[in-house]
Amino acid sequence: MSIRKVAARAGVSTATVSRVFTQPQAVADETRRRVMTAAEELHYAPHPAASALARGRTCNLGIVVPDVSNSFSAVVTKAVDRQARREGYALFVAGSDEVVHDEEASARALAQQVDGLLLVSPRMPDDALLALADMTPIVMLNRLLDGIPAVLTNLYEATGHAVEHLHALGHRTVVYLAGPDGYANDVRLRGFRDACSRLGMEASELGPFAARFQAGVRAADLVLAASVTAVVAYNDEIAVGVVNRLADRGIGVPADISVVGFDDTELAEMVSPRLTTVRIPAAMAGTAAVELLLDLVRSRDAGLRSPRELSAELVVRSSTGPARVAPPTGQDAAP
Amino acid sequence: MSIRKVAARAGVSTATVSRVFTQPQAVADETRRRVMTAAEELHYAPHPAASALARGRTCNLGIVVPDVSNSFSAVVTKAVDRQARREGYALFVAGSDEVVHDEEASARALAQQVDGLLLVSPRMPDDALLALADMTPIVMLNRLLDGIPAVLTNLYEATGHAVEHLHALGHRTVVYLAGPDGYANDVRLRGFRDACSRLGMEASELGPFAARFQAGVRAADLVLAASVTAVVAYNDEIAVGVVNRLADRGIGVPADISVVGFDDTELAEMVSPRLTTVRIPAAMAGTAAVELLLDLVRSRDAGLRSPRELSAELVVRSSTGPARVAPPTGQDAAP
DNA sequence: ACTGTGACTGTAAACGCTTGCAGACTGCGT
DNA sequence: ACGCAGTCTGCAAGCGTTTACAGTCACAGT
Repeated sequence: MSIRKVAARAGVSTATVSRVFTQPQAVADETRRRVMTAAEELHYAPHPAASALARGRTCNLGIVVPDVSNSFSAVVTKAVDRQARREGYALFVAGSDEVVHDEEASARALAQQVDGLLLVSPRMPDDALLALADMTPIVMLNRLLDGIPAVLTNLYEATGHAVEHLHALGHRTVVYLAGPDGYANDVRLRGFRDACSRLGMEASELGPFAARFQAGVRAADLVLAASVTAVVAYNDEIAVGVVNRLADRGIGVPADISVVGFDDTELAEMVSPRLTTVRIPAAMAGTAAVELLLDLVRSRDAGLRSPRELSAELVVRSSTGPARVAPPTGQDAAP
Repeated sequence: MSIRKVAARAGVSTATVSRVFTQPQAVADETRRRVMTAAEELHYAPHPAASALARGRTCNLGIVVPDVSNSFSAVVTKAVDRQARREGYALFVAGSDEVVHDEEASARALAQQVDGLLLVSPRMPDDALLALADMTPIVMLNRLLDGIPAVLTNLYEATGHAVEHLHALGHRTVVYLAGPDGYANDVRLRGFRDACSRLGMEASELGPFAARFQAGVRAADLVLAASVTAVVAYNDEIAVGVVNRLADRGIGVPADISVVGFDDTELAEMVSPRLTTVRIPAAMAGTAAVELLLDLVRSRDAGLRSPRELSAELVVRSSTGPARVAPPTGQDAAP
């Protein structure tokens, strides 16, 4: 099963066999055919590790995400996987479980055996990122750092639209439920604050919460205590958690409180009321990231470009509606 | 950054450096320390491809799943990732998007650069699986084939429990919404049929449907046309799709129709009514699969064991309730 | 006839690490 | 004093490819 056997059987040198697999046009038709049949008869396939060693590239890409089972990460990963395979690369995946130390360790480990690395919402410190970037080409999703290419989603405007939407519905008090610290949260928060102050809305903030359903459930009671008529949640999962808990406490959405999420995951369409949410083109981001990364891999210059920005948009569904006259409180809740 | 530089700086041979990293106890303390400091000063880390080539093992595992972004796959993948990393392996992930050809191609591609491969609900033909098993150790999830180790979930009983549950609630006509063909669907179907005939229930079947929300939405109308009072869906996503569409048509769940799902994904708790579903221990399955696989990797004998079976259980929530006297039909639907 | 050109092919030196084997040394028992 | 076992270490031959370089050959141009 080694190249030598094939060479022997085809009556050529190993170099020729190698060329048949790496630059077929450089070898005479007749020879190529002989080699191919020999290879097939022996079920030969080039050994990736040997090839990687000799060429200095692995034809592998890596992605590290905060949480493999999170819907947003999963969609990104899926798109990345597709695009990577399409380009002839296999994909390593590592989840950090939101733990900075694991994230860095995973990234470093992968860095050695990939041609490029994709970091989704990395939480590690700047210098760790720069150190990584020295080892292998990297591109980031949802993080901004000078000198490292990234694809970002421009949430600022869409977040503003969400707030405007609430304002237009008569809401005047609104709370933002923060997610894990990081770029993604910052940009939402900035958009939220600016829009609120521009519109003269009373804005408050709670959190940070883990980007999960249960955290949203917990958040709901804090929301009620905060006397607001509207909630902007870090992501759909938190938003759905809030809605669920509010329903359990007899608070109607959107009758009593309006709720907005982020991401527009599949979930948003599945729950009732269907979730008003800011759509983030996750799949597109994944695809774009791979393209950017491969540009980098193939020639080290692409990093100079400014980060690629994708735009988000508010998707209005049924979890937002006209504000009640007075904000509901725990007292409204059914027993 | 190669082993030679480190060896030179530490004043030892490359063999010693290598040993420091692979069998530290075989090298004298003093020497080991010298090597370690030299390595650190040079930021040295062993080159994985070179090591893989020399040792014949990569310390990589691979998993191929039908759909990376599917919640069930994602949970399995997450568990596998955790466990693999814990054991010192990195993980390749490939999604087949449910197309057999891609599945096989991905699997073959990965097979060459991993020490072992995990196939989740593989759809490729038996002989393709056996061919793969010849290339590298593999273990399957949700598929049974003589000679290939697998971890399965014993859904037969739990499916029976689901049907019994419906029967006890007074349901006499029930439809099963089939998922994609394969082991997973077969075992549900078998459990469903047997339980229905045992209990004397009128059983029908629809499908197959893709294992997705939208397919469930589509299925709902077929369900209504089928005049049943209860539905057992292939998975939670389909179930939720059904519930949603029924709600849109003014049919209450569980007031008019009861719905049971499979998997107990996070989704089941997030929707309303909360979904009655058969819990499949996805994370546990992933972990178990990795352990089985690593047994295989470390000594080729573990394959002889019979498949490891995990047990599933019915989780009763709010999407099932007492049967109406007569099954609802499209006529009941609100305009 | 001779040279230059192009198209193929082969030779052999990497790529960076692992490991069987053997040598060097130490300390011990006799 | 000698041999033996045990502990470390180094030598060097791989592991399976790739690729720079050089060689061969056919053919066209002069």
